[in-house]
Amino acid sequence: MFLEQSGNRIGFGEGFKSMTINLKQLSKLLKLSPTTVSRALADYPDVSAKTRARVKQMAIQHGYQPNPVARRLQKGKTETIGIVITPEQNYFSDTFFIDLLSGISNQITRAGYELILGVASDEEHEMQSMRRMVEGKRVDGMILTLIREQDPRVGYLLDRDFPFVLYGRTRETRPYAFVDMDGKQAFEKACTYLAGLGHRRIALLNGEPGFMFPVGCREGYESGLFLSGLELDPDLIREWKHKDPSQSSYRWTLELFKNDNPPTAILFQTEAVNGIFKGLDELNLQPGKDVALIGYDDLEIARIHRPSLSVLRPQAREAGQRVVNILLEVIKGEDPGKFQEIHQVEMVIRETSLPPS
Amino acid sequence: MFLEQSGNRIGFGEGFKSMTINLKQLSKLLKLSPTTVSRALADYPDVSAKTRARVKQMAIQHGYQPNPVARRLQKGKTETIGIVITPEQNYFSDTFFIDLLSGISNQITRAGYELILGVASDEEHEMQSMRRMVEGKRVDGMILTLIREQDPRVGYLLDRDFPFVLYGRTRETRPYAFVDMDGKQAFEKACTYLAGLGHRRIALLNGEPGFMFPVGCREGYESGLFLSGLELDPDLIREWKHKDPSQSSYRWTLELFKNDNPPTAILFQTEAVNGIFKGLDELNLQPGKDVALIGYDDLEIARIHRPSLSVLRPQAREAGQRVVNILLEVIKGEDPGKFQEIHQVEMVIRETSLPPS
DNA sequence: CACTTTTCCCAAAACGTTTTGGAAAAAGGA
DNA sequence: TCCTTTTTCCAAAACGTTTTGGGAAAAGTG
Repeated sequence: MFLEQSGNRIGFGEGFKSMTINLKQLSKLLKLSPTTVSRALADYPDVSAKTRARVKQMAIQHGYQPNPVARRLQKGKTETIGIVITPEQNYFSDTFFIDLLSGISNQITRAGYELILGVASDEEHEMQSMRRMVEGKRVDGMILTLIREQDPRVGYLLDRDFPFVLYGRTRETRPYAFVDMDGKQAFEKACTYLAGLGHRRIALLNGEPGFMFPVGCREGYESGLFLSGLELDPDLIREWKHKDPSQSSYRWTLELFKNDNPPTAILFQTEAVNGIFKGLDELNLQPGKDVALIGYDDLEIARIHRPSLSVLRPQAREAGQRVVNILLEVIKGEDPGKFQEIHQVEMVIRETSLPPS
Repeated sequence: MFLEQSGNRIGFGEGFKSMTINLKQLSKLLKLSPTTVSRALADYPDVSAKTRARVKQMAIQHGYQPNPVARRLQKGKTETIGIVITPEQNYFSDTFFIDLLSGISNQITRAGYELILGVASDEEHEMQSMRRMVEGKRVDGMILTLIREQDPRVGYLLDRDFPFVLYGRTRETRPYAFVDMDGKQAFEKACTYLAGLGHRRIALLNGEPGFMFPVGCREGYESGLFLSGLELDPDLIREWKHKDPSQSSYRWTLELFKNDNPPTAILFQTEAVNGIFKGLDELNLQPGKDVALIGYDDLEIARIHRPSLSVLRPQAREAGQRVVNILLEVIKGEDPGKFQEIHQVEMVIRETSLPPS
């Protein structure tokens, strides 16, 4: 079936032949004005139930879908939100990040929005990619991850009142919206748990300084020690690098056990577990038996390793969904300061959290 | 500096206050028509060098950037390309995929295009997400990864003449554009290399059947055996599952060595290496010493493990860039059949590819 | 019946670009 | 000088929606 239509330019004889119908064509078919058809589909009350039904039926029959580009122009919204990832900082190989992204994508699609992705190689390109999205009017809002203690992105967006939500937190006095995992509470919980088992020398292999997450981890660790009546020993704290988690954590593990009074337990981010296993292996220490281990993030390796790894498990997918829902509210004009969520993290006890031998 | 402008609706007193200038305002500032300004910026020859310079200078000064939504509507192009990933199939945790994505994103940005990302939980949602992009006129072209032997996405896109490029190949007689790694040649190379070292029992721990990549791996493996004058022993071939690479490859490793005449070398995808290490450890076999190993993909674990893992290294970033460049050509109307690239894969010899002991 | 209210529909404008099809001015040619 | 060509600019249309501001017809109301 073919529709003759004046204003309908047929393609150049190459490329994608659009077989889709547009509003004008649909309205002609229905012998109605484009206005009425548009309003019928949008469920405005000023179109009778009968014609509304007729319009919808015909729309479905012809597979009509409003052209999103035209809609965006008219509405003055891009119906798009942006995110920039920086693989160099390793973030990405974490399955937790995939869960986060999955939750984000899910909610975005449900809202009829689009997710555009930037991949940046470093901090500078990260900013550059974000600016392109914001200043190029390509998105209505931004999602930020892997937040630093001093994060220029947050200041940038606050300065121009551009909607955004952080997955994480930063040091910034102005109010902003965020969804964060309670790393502090998680590490406190893990630390007191280990202390409760009788561990007296608990080490922390923390993430890279400069980022916000390790700050909470350390606070929780210190608070856990305090609550358990244990002394803080700076010798038991080490920090690995994002650029190569395994290598650096391997080195720090060896160093940790050079101590006269070595730890009997280690808290860390699961991302660094390969280096720890390697180090312990080299020292002839059995994970779980000679040294108790609790990691943050329930990666695949934690489940399949023997002994299986006790972990702190953040609900990344749920967090991703919240981030999007909040961002949509902020885009609507809600006060970002109202949306500051800290999500609890559960602890999963497996085989590497035994009492000291 | 403030511009009074009739058609310029100031926001509702909430949300993002756009401080950006548009074409009409800019042209008024220059005392020129919007036409001329637009054409000056686009380097049309029918605007004098002098005014062109004046326009460009003013545009930079005011940070003018054409509204992409308006441009898309007029041009009839979305300037956007789509990709759908399916984390369930594990694909994602591979750093190689990040490299691919990085190359893709890079070229897309350079072309002034946008990358929109879909995250699907399974095959059905994958198709659904793609259809939303295509039928909703949200993208000009699609990039497909993780290709199956019979891949409904390819038929779908070919049927409606929609531009797309595969990273990989499928069984399809109609011509289509793809960039693929030469898995066959890679595995053949690795296999003959091991045979050259004196290995006579070489096993293949292959990817999941149904996908196209393992087909080439197996072909290369068989061809490598043949060229080396070795018999094919079906007992030395196993297939692991995408859903949990470690667990399944661990099982198959154990099974492989139940054989009366066990292998002295294993070819596999590096993704599965944790399971293999675990299996070998349990069997008291030392990787590299008792069993030679060559993996496909140069993941971090391959470099940091001791002994370090010999690998086949695909250039994912370069491939991603090619995929985009080709897709842009196809979108322009070039014949997709012209773009069928098979990229060579280099072999990196490290410590796990010694002669049999 | 005359008047008001409600129901239902639509023409026109707007969103911000790019493209089309000239037209005026300047330059060149005889 | 007069005609032709080139240079330089622009008004109007178009892309496909949604929103604005009515207006005609139908339904109540007294």
